[in-house]
This record gives sequence, structure tokens and C-alpha cells, in this order.
Amino acid sequence: MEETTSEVVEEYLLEIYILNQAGEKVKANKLAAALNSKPSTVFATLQRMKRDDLVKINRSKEITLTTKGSGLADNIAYRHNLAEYFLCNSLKIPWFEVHMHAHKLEHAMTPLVVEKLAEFLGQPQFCPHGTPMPGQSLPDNTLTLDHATVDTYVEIVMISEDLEDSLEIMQILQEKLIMPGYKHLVANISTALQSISLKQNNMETVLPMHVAKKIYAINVEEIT
Amino acid sequence: MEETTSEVVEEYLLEIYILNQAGEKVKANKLAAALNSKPSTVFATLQRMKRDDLVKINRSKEITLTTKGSGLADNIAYRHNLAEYFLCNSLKIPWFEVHMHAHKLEHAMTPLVVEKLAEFLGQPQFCPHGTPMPGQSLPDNTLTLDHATVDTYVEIVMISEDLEDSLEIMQILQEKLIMPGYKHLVANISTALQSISLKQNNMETVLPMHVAKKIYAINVEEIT
DNA sequence: ATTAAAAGTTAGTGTCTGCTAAAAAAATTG
DNA sequence: CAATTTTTTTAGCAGACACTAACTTTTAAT
Repeated sequence: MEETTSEVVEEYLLEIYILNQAGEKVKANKLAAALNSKPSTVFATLQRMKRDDLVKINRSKEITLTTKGSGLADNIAYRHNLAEYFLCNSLKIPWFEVHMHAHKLEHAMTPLVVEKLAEFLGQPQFCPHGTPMPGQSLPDNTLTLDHATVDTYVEIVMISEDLEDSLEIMQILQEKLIMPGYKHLVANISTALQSISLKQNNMETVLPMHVAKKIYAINVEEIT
Repeated sequence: MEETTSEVVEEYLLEIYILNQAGEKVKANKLAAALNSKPSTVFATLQRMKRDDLVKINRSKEITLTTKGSGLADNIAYRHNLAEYFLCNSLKIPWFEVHMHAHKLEHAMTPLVVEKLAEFLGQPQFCPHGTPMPGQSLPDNTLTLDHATVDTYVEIVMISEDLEDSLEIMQILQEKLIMPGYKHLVANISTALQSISLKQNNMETVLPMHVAKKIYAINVEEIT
């Protein structure tokens, strides 16, 4: 009865989990885009996953994880975050590109390696992008930047996993210090341009709303 | 033209490489046993590898790596040894069982991760079992224990990779301190029983010859 | 509501990796 | 050398995953 989950299925589980966390309705089409795959391939794989009681798909084609799938996804997400933490903090691989490397490692970590690595790293509770380990959560007052208020200060707490696939965006975020722990002034919000601009140290960054929506922050008094 | 090598093929390459290092003639049958696979499966995979210019098979069915295959194998072996070193020295996973965990990780390490991990570990030149990284070699006066002389002292330098697949044997070797750096007295050699016995600190270990053949050592003056 | 666009689905292929069973070739042994 | 055993090879099958192309259903928009 040893349930083996293929790497491909693990990737699907994680992606569904991530999109879920981001509050999006997961549909096959979006999955295909996220996984860089063709709709027909995704469809077939989802059928297998349904067969194996990993996902459910309702009449309106929304994909959700079953209890079983969810448990596996938690585990995969944990391995992913742990790997990212290691790559970033121990190996000093740049913050903006750890995601892709962790994405390979996460499938190759045995339970013992996971346990020992967590110990080695001091049981981290967040990945370098601020994603909480499964079980942990963000502060109650967390908001996404598209809901920020002009002229307030925000402290970044998390960059959503699904932004991490874009190296270009991540690199910009790193350059502009839009990273967990850093504080910015919400300088401007333009509904017309669908963008928000942040300021820190004479540095201004304009983010389109769809990106801002994926960045989580809390309000702070001021930049200390 | 990005040559992608599947995990399965990587495993074949490494196994051929390891058997090669151990000085054995690699034949399909032996490969099948080592890889825990069926001869027909191995045959098919070898055909693909031949097609992709990774291996050559001569009239007497001996399998050798091509230049291309050899280069890849070097790389895989390096990743494997590096992973073992990390698991053993950083994560403190028991010496006798790092092999199997490294075996999974080795396929998931991107070039950047390899580079940064090597840096992190201080560019180790040997795996925890004494296997030299590709390019390195053992001391000239290295011998295998089946060629040891009674009443001489030996210092273990390396346990062959192909012993590492057996957890039971590895665990015994660890218990009896038959590990790189440790010195033993060659107490007895019995041709009748095809075994050799080592002594250290009132501890005697009897090894069958086929195991002794896989353990490398150098002669030393005495136990210091 | 009709139409156009988007998303989902089916059909048909192909590769890789695995298996069993049987046949052919090679090696070993009496 | 002949007979037996071992090894290699062929044949046939199956599942996972990937694709293209076509077809259907849904959704969105005029």
C-alpha cells in the first residue's frame, strides 16, 4: 500500500495548492498555463488524479484538492519552502531565483532528509519570500498591496509563490527591495493606470495591480 | 540542442561508472541486478543509450561509456558524492545510510546548486566513504583488503560505492569502525573460509572476501 | 439571443520505462 | 562435444506523460 506519487503529479498538487492559497479559482486552463503544459495534457493528468482521489472537479470545472491531495500538497509545499530557505540562507543563492532550484529539489527529499534539514536550519517557519510553512499563517492584519492606502507605510511580509515563476519580476522586486521585512511608503495609486507606486530611499517602484495583488504586507507607523 | 538526460538514464550512467571504477566488466545482466530491474528492461534502456551515444557495447557484450556518457557520469558521480558529504557532515545523517538519500538528490541538483553547495562545503575532495571526486584519485599504495597481509596494519581509505547499496553491510562496517581514517590489524586470513579478520580495540570483525575486495586501504606502520 | 472567443474534451500519436514470456545465443560443465 | 545453464534478445503488453488537431461546451460580448 505504498502510495507513490510521481514528480509530475507532485507538481500539479503543489500548483493547485499555491493557486488555492492565492485565493484563485483553479481551473484546468490556468493550471496549464502555470505548469507550462497543454490543456489536453493537463486534462489527462487531472483524470488520473481524480481516479487516485487526489482532486475533485465540480460541475463548474473548479479543481479542489481532496483531503488526501491536500495532505500531500502540504508536505510538498513544506519541502519546497525548506529547500528555498536552505538555498537562500545557507548556499546564498540569490533570493530571486531560489524558487526554480527548490522546485527540483522538493521532489527528491526523503522524509529523513526533510527532518534533518529542518533541524539543521533551525525549524524555519517561513520561506525566504515570506510564505508560511503549512500550519503557520500570516499576521491577521495582512493585506495585499492592491488594497493599500496612499500615504501609509507598509512592511512587506510575503511574495506570493505564483509570482516566483517569473524571474524578471522577482529580480525587479529584489532590486527594489520589495522583500519581506522591508518597509515602503505607498506613494501613489492610479486606478487609471491600474498601478501602485512604492517609495523607499529615493527609490520609486511602480507595480501593476495584478502584481501588487500578489504581494502581501502589513501597515506600519513609519519607516524606522 | 539542450541534451536532457532522464533520471533513469542518469542512474544507469552512474551504475556503469561505479562498476567500472570497481574494475568489473559491466554486462547487462549485472546491471539489471544492480539496478533492481529486469534484463529486458535494461536491454531496452541500453539500446536507447546506445542510440544517444552514451554507451558502447562490444561483441562480447561488455558495456562501456562513450566520451559523452563518461562526461555525464563524472558529473552525476560528483553530485552524488557532494550530496553524501552534505548529508553526512551537515545534516548528520548516519554514515551508513546517506547513499540512498543522495541517490535521490543527485538528480535534482542544478548546476548552480552544485556550485554553491561545493562552495558551502569547502570543496570536498572525497565522499564520506572515501570515494574520490571525479578527477581525484586514491593514494598509489592503495590495496583492497583481500590483498592485505596478515599481521600488518591497514588504514581504511575507501568503501566501494557498490557496497553502499546494502544497508546491512554498511551498518556493520560503521559499528566495527571500518571507515575511512580508521586503522586495523589484519589478524587473520583464511583461504578455506574465504574471509579476512580485522582487529581494533579488542574488536574483531570477520569479512568475507567478496566484501573485503570492495574495501580499500593503505598499509601503515602501526595503530597510533 | 446570436455569435465569437475561450475553455474543456476526445481522438490519435509517440516516447520512455516497466513487465512477462518465449526464443536465440553464449558460456559452462559433465 | 553435447547438454545444461545463463545471458541476451525479441515480442507483446501496459501505464504515464507529452503533443497536435479537431470537436464540444461554456462563457462573454455584441
